[in-house]
Amino acid sequence: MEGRVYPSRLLLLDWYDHYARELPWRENPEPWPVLLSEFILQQTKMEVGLGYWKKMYKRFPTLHEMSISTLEEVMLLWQGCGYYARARNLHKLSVIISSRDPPIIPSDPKELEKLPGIGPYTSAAIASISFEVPIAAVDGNVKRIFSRLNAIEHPNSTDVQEWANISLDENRPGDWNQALMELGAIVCTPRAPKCNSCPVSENCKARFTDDPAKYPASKRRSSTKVNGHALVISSPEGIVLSQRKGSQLGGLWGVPITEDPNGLEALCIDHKIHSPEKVGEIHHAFSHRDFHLQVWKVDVLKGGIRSDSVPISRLDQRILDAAGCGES
DNA sequence: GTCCAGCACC
DNA sequence: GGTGCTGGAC
Repeated sequence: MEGRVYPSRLLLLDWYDHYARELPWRENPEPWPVLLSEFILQQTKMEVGLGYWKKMYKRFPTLHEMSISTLEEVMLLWQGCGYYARARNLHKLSVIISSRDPPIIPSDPKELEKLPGIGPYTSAAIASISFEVPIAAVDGNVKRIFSRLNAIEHPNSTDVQEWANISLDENRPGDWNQALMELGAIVCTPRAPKCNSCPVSENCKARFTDDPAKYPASKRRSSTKVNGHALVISSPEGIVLSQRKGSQLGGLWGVPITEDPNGLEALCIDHKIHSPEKVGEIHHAFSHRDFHLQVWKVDVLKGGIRSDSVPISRLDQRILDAAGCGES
Protein backbone atom coordinates (compact mmCIF):
# COMPACT_ATOMS: atom_id res chain seq x y z
CA MET A 1 0.00 0.00 0.00
CA GLU A 2 2.79 2.27 -1.05
CA GLY A 3 1.67 5.84 -1.60
CA ARG A 4 -1.70 5.46 0.08
CA VAL A 5 -3.05 8.10 2.42
CA TYR A 6 -3.73 6.95 5.99
CA PRO A 7 -5.60 8.83 8.72
CA SER A 8 -3.35 10.16 11.46
CA ARG A 9 -3.80 8.07 14.62
CA LEU A 10 -3.04 11.02 16.84
CA LEU A 11 -5.48 13.37 15.15
CA LEU A 12 -8.32 10.91 14.68
CA LEU A 13 -8.18 9.44 18.19
CA ASP A 14 -7.97 12.91 19.66
CA TRP A 15 -11.02 13.90 17.66
CA TYR A 16 -12.81 10.72 18.79
CA ASP A 17 -12.01 11.36 22.44
CA HIS A 18 -13.47 14.81 22.04
CA TYR A 19 -16.45 14.39 19.75
CA ALA A 20 -17.62 10.79 19.94
CA ARG A 21 -21.28 10.43 20.76
CA GLU A 22 -21.93 9.17 24.23
CA LEU A 23 -23.58 5.81 23.90
CA PRO A 24 -24.71 3.56 26.72
CA TRP A 25 -22.57 0.59 25.65
CA ARG A 26 -19.46 2.71 25.25
CA GLU A 27 -19.08 3.62 28.93
CA ASN A 28 -18.32 0.04 29.78
CA PRO A 29 -18.13 -2.06 26.61
CA GLU A 30 -19.27 -5.42 27.95
CA PRO A 31 -19.69 -8.12 25.29
CA TRP A 32 -23.47 -8.51 25.48
CA PRO A 33 -24.50 -4.83 25.14
CA VAL A 34 -21.87 -4.36 22.44
CA LEU A 35 -23.02 -7.44 20.54
CA LEU A 36 -26.60 -6.24 20.80
CA SER A 37 -25.63 -2.82 19.44
CA GLU A 38 -23.69 -4.34 16.56
CA PHE A 39 -26.62 -6.50 15.50
CA ILE A 40 -28.97 -3.53 15.56
CA LEU A 41 -26.54 -1.15 13.86
CA GLN A 42 -25.68 -3.58 11.06
CA GLN A 43 -28.21 -1.93 8.77
CA THR A 44 -29.75 0.72 10.94
CA LYS A 45 -28.56 4.26 11.61
CA MET A 46 -27.70 5.28 15.14
CA GLU A 47 -30.59 7.69 15.66
CA VAL A 48 -33.08 4.91 15.00
CA GLY A 49 -31.05 2.02 16.36
CA LEU A 50 -30.46 3.61 19.76
CA GLY A 51 -34.16 3.43 20.60
CA TYR A 52 -34.27 -0.24 19.69
CA TRP A 53 -31.09 -0.93 21.67
CA LYS A 54 -32.57 0.69 24.76
CA LYS A 55 -35.76 -1.28 24.78
CA MET A 56 -34.00 -4.54 23.89
CA TYR A 57 -31.33 -4.05 26.57
CA LYS A 58 -33.94 -3.14 29.15
CA ARG A 59 -35.87 -6.30 28.44
CA PHE A 60 -32.77 -8.46 27.96
CA PRO A 61 -30.04 -7.11 30.27
CA THR A 62 -28.12 -10.35 29.80
CA LEU A 63 -27.70 -12.83 27.00
CA HIS A 64 -29.24 -15.44 29.28
CA GLU A 65 -32.47 -13.44 29.56
CA MET A 66 -32.84 -13.51 25.80
CA SER A 67 -32.02 -17.20 25.54
CA ILE A 68 -34.93 -18.12 27.83
CA SER A 69 -37.28 -15.77 26.00
CA THR A 70 -39.21 -16.71 22.87
CA LEU A 71 -38.32 -15.72 19.33
CA GLU A 72 -41.78 -14.19 19.14
CA GLU A 73 -41.00 -11.76 21.93
CA VAL A 74 -37.67 -10.79 20.38
CA MET A 75 -39.45 -10.19 17.06
CA LEU A 76 -42.07 -8.07 18.79
CA LEU A 77 -39.39 -5.77 20.19
CA TRP A 78 -37.59 -5.75 16.83
CA GLN A 79 -40.69 -4.92 14.81
CA GLY A 80 -40.28 -1.92 12.53
CA CYS A 81 -36.48 -2.14 12.58
CA GLY A 82 -36.28 -4.12 9.34
CA TYR A 83 -34.04 -6.95 8.17
CA TYR A 84 -35.71 -9.37 10.52
CA ALA A 85 -33.18 -12.12 9.92
CA ARG A 86 -31.02 -10.16 12.35
CA ALA A 87 -33.55 -10.74 15.15
CA ARG A 88 -33.88 -14.42 14.32
CA ASN A 89 -30.09 -14.83 14.29
CA LEU A 90 -29.69 -12.88 17.52
CA HIS A 91 -32.15 -15.08 19.36
CA LYS A 92 -30.55 -18.21 17.92
CA LEU A 93 -27.13 -16.96 18.97
CA SER A 94 -28.30 -16.37 22.53
CA VAL A 95 -29.59 -19.94 22.74
CA ILE A 96 -26.36 -21.36 21.33
CA ILE A 97 -24.13 -19.44 23.71
CA SER A 98 -26.18 -20.16 26.82
CA SER A 99 -26.02 -23.86 26.13
CA ARG A 100 -22.24 -23.73 26.33
CA ASP A 101 -20.00 -24.25 29.31
CA PRO A 102 -19.11 -21.62 30.22
CA PRO A 103 -21.94 -19.66 28.58
CA ILE A 104 -19.89 -16.68 27.47
CA ILE A 105 -19.44 -14.70 24.27
CA PRO A 106 -16.08 -15.70 22.73
CA SER A 107 -13.32 -13.13 22.25
CA ASP A 108 -11.70 -14.92 19.34
CA PRO A 109 -12.86 -13.36 16.04
CA LYS A 110 -12.82 -16.76 14.32
CA GLU A 111 -15.11 -18.19 16.98
CA LEU A 112 -17.39 -15.17 16.85
CA GLU A 113 -17.73 -15.53 13.10
CA LYS A 114 -19.09 -19.05 13.45
CA LEU A 115 -22.15 -17.69 15.26
CA PRO A 116 -25.35 -16.91 13.33
CA GLY A 117 -25.62 -13.32 12.12
CA ILE A 118 -21.94 -12.57 12.75
CA GLY A 119 -19.78 -12.00 9.68
CA PRO A 120 -16.29 -10.54 9.29
CA TYR A 121 -17.29 -7.00 10.23
CA THR A 122 -19.35 -7.78 13.33
CA SER A 123 -16.80 -10.32 14.53
CA ALA A 124 -13.98 -7.77 14.35
CA ALA A 125 -16.13 -5.06 15.92
CA ILE A 126 -17.07 -7.14 18.97
CA ALA A 127 -13.56 -8.57 19.41
CA SER A 128 -11.89 -5.16 19.26
CA ILE A 129 -14.45 -3.12 21.19
CA SER A 130 -15.16 -5.56 24.00
CA PHE A 131 -11.91 -7.52 24.18
CA GLU A 132 -9.30 -5.13 22.78
CA VAL A 133 -8.31 -7.69 20.13
CA PRO A 134 -6.19 -5.85 17.54
CA ILE A 135 -8.25 -6.50 14.42
CA ALA A 136 -9.56 -4.02 11.86
CA ALA A 137 -13.34 -3.82 11.45
CA VAL A 138 -14.23 -2.81 7.90
CA ASP A 139 -17.69 -1.47 7.32
CA GLY A 140 -19.18 0.95 4.80
CA ASN A 141 -17.80 3.95 6.69
CA VAL A 142 -14.25 2.65 6.59
CA LYS A 143 -14.55 1.88 2.89
CA ARG A 144 -15.85 5.40 2.23
CA ILE A 145 -13.07 7.06 4.23
CA PHE A 146 -10.42 5.03 2.45
CA SER A 147 -12.01 5.85 -0.89
CA ARG A 148 -12.02 9.57 -0.17
CA LEU A 149 -8.62 9.93 1.48
CA ASN A 150 -7.16 8.34 -1.64
CA ALA A 151 -9.68 9.59 -4.21
CA ILE A 152 -10.41 6.11 -5.49
CA GLU A 153 -13.87 5.73 -6.97
CA HIS A 154 -14.03 1.95 -7.01
CA PRO A 155 -11.90 0.60 -4.18
CA ASN A 156 -11.66 -3.18 -4.13
CA SER A 157 -12.34 -4.85 -0.83
CA THR A 158 -8.92 -6.47 -0.58
CA ASP A 159 -7.26 -3.06 -0.72
CA VAL A 160 -9.66 -1.60 1.82
CA GLN A 161 -9.02 -4.48 4.20
CA GLU A 162 -5.25 -4.13 3.84
CA TRP A 163 -5.43 -0.37 4.32
CA ALA A 164 -7.53 -0.87 7.46
CA ASN A 165 -5.08 -3.48 8.79
CA ILE A 166 -2.15 -1.15 8.28
CA SER A 167 -3.85 1.89 9.76
CA LEU A 168 -5.13 0.05 12.85
CA ASP A 169 -3.93 1.46 16.15
CA GLU A 170 -3.00 -1.70 18.03
CA ASN A 171 -2.91 0.08 21.37
CA ARG A 172 -6.54 1.13 21.12
CA PRO A 173 -8.07 -1.14 18.48
CA GLY A 174 -11.63 -0.79 19.73
CA ASP A 175 -11.47 2.98 19.89
CA TRP A 176 -9.68 3.12 16.56
CA ASN A 177 -12.34 1.11 14.76
CA GLN A 178 -15.05 3.18 16.39
CA ALA A 179 -13.24 6.41 15.57
CA LEU A 180 -13.18 5.58 11.86
CA MET A 181 -16.82 4.61 11.88
CA GLU A 182 -17.79 7.62 13.95
CA LEU A 183 -16.00 9.88 11.50
CA GLY A 184 -17.87 8.26 8.63
CA ALA A 185 -21.17 8.59 10.45
CA ILE A 186 -20.99 12.23 11.49
CA VAL A 187 -18.32 13.98 9.38
CA CYS A 188 -17.37 11.98 6.30
CA THR A 189 -21.02 11.30 5.50
CA PRO A 190 -22.19 9.75 2.22
CA ARG A 191 -23.99 12.77 0.77
CA ALA A 192 -22.55 16.01 2.11
CA PRO A 193 -19.22 15.44 3.87
CA LYS A 194 -18.29 18.13 6.39
CA CYS A 195 -14.68 18.49 5.29
CA ASN A 196 -14.22 21.71 7.23
CA SER A 197 -14.69 19.91 10.53
CA CYS A 198 -12.75 16.80 9.55
CA PRO A 199 -9.67 16.08 11.70
CA VAL A 200 -7.89 14.25 8.88
CA SER A 201 -8.84 16.37 5.86
CA GLU A 202 -5.34 17.85 5.65
CA ASN A 203 -4.09 15.23 3.21
CA CYS A 204 -7.43 13.96 1.92
CA LYS A 205 -7.31 13.70 -1.85
CA ALA A 206 -11.06 13.85 -2.37
CA ARG A 207 -11.35 17.08 -0.46
CA PHE A 208 -9.64 19.00 -3.21
CA THR A 209 -11.70 17.60 -6.03
CA ASP A 210 -14.87 19.18 -7.42
CA ASP A 211 -17.08 16.84 -5.49
CA PRO A 212 -15.76 14.81 -2.54
CA ALA A 213 -19.15 13.13 -2.23
CA LYS A 214 -18.65 11.24 -5.47
CA TYR A 215 -16.26 8.89 -3.66
CA PRO A 216 -16.91 6.04 -3.58
CA ALA A 217 -19.01 5.75 -6.75
CA SER A 218 -22.45 4.53 -5.83
CA LYS A 219 -23.86 1.47 -7.48
CA ARG A 220 -27.45 1.48 -8.52
CA ARG A 221 -29.80 -1.35 -8.04
CA SER A 222 -32.56 -1.97 -10.48
CA SER A 223 -35.95 -2.42 -8.94
CA THR A 224 -39.05 -3.97 -10.38
CA LYS A 225 -42.41 -2.34 -9.91
CA VAL A 226 -45.11 -4.36 -8.27
CA ASN A 227 -48.72 -3.22 -8.52
CA GLY A 228 -51.08 -5.02 -6.23
CA HIS A 229 -53.68 -4.86 -3.50
CA ALA A 230 -53.83 -5.17 0.27
CA LEU A 231 -56.97 -6.27 2.07
CA VAL A 232 -57.82 -5.16 5.60
CA ILE A 233 -60.54 -7.35 7.03
CA SER A 234 -61.68 -5.81 10.27
CA SER A 235 -64.00 -7.05 12.99
CA PRO A 236 -64.66 -6.07 16.59
CA GLU A 237 -62.22 -8.84 17.53
CA GLY A 238 -59.36 -7.53 15.45
CA ILE A 239 -57.80 -7.68 11.99
CA VAL A 240 -57.31 -10.74 9.83
CA LEU A 241 -53.55 -11.32 9.89
CA SER A 242 -51.48 -14.32 8.98
CA GLN A 243 -47.84 -15.17 9.43
CA ARG A 244 -45.83 -14.51 6.29
CA LYS A 245 -43.76 -17.35 4.91
CA GLY A 246 -40.62 -17.26 2.84
CA SER A 247 -37.69 -14.90 3.08
CA GLN A 248 -39.52 -11.65 2.52
CA LEU A 249 -40.94 -10.50 5.85
CA GLY A 250 -40.87 -14.16 6.83
CA GLY A 251 -42.19 -14.82 10.31
CA LEU A 252 -43.86 -11.43 10.56
CA TRP A 253 -47.61 -11.08 10.47
CA GLY A 254 -49.49 -9.18 7.84
CA VAL A 255 -52.73 -8.59 5.98
CA PRO A 256 -53.59 -10.47 2.79
CA ILE A 257 -51.73 -9.03 -0.19
CA THR A 258 -51.76 -9.83 -3.89
CA GLU A 259 -49.02 -8.79 -6.26
CA ASP A 260 -51.37 -9.11 -9.18
CA PRO A 261 -52.99 -5.83 -10.30
CA ASN A 262 -56.03 -7.86 -11.34
CA GLY A 263 -55.94 -10.09 -8.30
CA LEU A 264 -58.32 -8.24 -5.98
CA GLU A 265 -61.31 -10.41 -6.82
CA ALA A 266 -59.40 -13.63 -6.24
CA LEU A 267 -58.10 -12.23 -2.95
CA CYS A 268 -61.67 -11.48 -1.84
CA ILE A 269 -62.87 -14.95 -2.82
CA ASP A 270 -59.96 -16.54 -0.94
CA HIS A 271 -61.00 -14.69 2.18
CA LYS A 272 -64.75 -15.11 1.66
CA ILE A 273 -65.58 -11.44 1.64
CA HIS A 274 -67.12 -9.10 -0.92
CA SER A 275 -67.48 -5.40 -1.68
CA PRO A 276 -64.42 -4.02 0.04
CA GLU A 277 -64.05 -0.25 0.11
CA LYS A 278 -60.92 1.42 -1.20
CA VAL A 279 -59.34 3.41 1.62
CA GLY A 280 -55.95 4.44 0.28
CA GLU A 281 -52.73 3.66 -1.52
CA ILE A 282 -49.34 2.65 -0.21
CA HIS A 283 -45.96 3.08 -1.79
CA HIS A 284 -43.28 0.96 -0.19
CA ALA A 285 -39.85 0.16 -1.62
CA PHE A 286 -37.89 -2.90 -0.65
CA SER A 287 -34.33 -3.53 -1.75
CA HIS A 288 -35.26 -4.44 -5.29
CA ARG A 289 -39.03 -4.24 -5.42
CA ASP A 290 -41.19 -1.18 -5.60
CA PHE A 291 -44.59 -1.96 -4.13
CA HIS A 292 -47.57 0.10 -5.10
CA LEU A 293 -50.56 -1.25 -3.25
CA GLN A 294 -54.20 -0.21 -3.27
CA VAL A 295 -55.57 -0.64 0.21
CA TRP A 296 -59.07 -2.05 0.60
CA LYS A 297 -61.08 -2.48 3.75
CA VAL A 298 -64.10 -4.50 4.71
CA ASP A 299 -65.89 -4.92 8.04
CA VAL A 300 -67.00 -8.33 9.17
CA LEU A 301 -68.76 -9.53 12.30
CA LYS A 302 -66.04 -11.70 13.76
CA GLY A 303 -62.55 -13.06 13.31
CA GLY A 304 -59.10 -11.58 13.21
CA ILE A 305 -56.60 -10.78 15.94
CA ARG A 306 -55.29 -7.70 17.68
CA SER A 307 -52.48 -6.22 15.58
CA ASP A 308 -50.44 -5.22 18.63
CA SER A 309 -50.18 -8.82 19.81
CA VAL A 310 -47.92 -10.00 16.97
CA PRO A 311 -44.88 -8.57 15.18
CA ILE A 312 -45.70 -6.74 11.97
CA SER A 313 -43.55 -4.85 9.47
CA ARG A 314 -43.66 -1.16 8.62
CA LEU A 315 -45.38 -2.08 5.38
CA ASP A 316 -48.30 -3.64 7.23
CA GLN A 317 -48.26 -0.91 9.85
CA ARG A 318 -48.74 1.63 7.08
CA ILE A 319 -51.46 -0.42 5.44
CA LEU A 320 -53.30 -0.54 8.76
CA ASP A 321 -52.75 3.19 9.24
CA ALA A 322 -54.26 3.82 5.81
CA ALA A 323 -57.28 1.77 6.81
CA GLY A 324 -57.62 3.61 10.11
CA CYS A 325 -56.75 0.49 12.11
CA GLY A 326 -53.23 1.37 13.02
CA GLU A 327 -53.31 2.51 16.61
CA SER A 328 -51.25 -0.41 17.83
C1' DG B 1 -41.78 12.15 -4.81
C1' DT B 2 -36.99 9.76 -5.36
C1' DC B 3 -32.48 8.19 -4.12
C1' DC B 4 -29.54 5.96 -1.24
C1' DA B 5 -26.84 3.41 2.38
C1' DG B 6 -25.97 -0.77 4.95
C1' DC B 7 -23.72 -6.43 6.46
C1' DA B 8 -24.79 -11.29 6.46
C1' DC B 9 -26.17 -15.17 3.99
C1' DC B 10 -27.73 -17.91 -0.13
C1' DG C 1 -23.83 -11.52 -7.00
C1' DG C 2 -28.50 -11.08 -5.56
C1' DT C 3 -31.63 -10.35 -1.56
C1' DG C 4 -33.51 -8.40 2.82
C1' DC C 5 -36.15 -3.47 4.99
C1' DT C 6 -36.29 1.22 6.52
C1' DG C 7 -35.75 6.18 7.36
C1' DG C 8 -33.58 10.14 6.20
C1' DA C 9 -31.33 13.15 2.75
C1' DC C 10 -32.24 15.44 -1.21
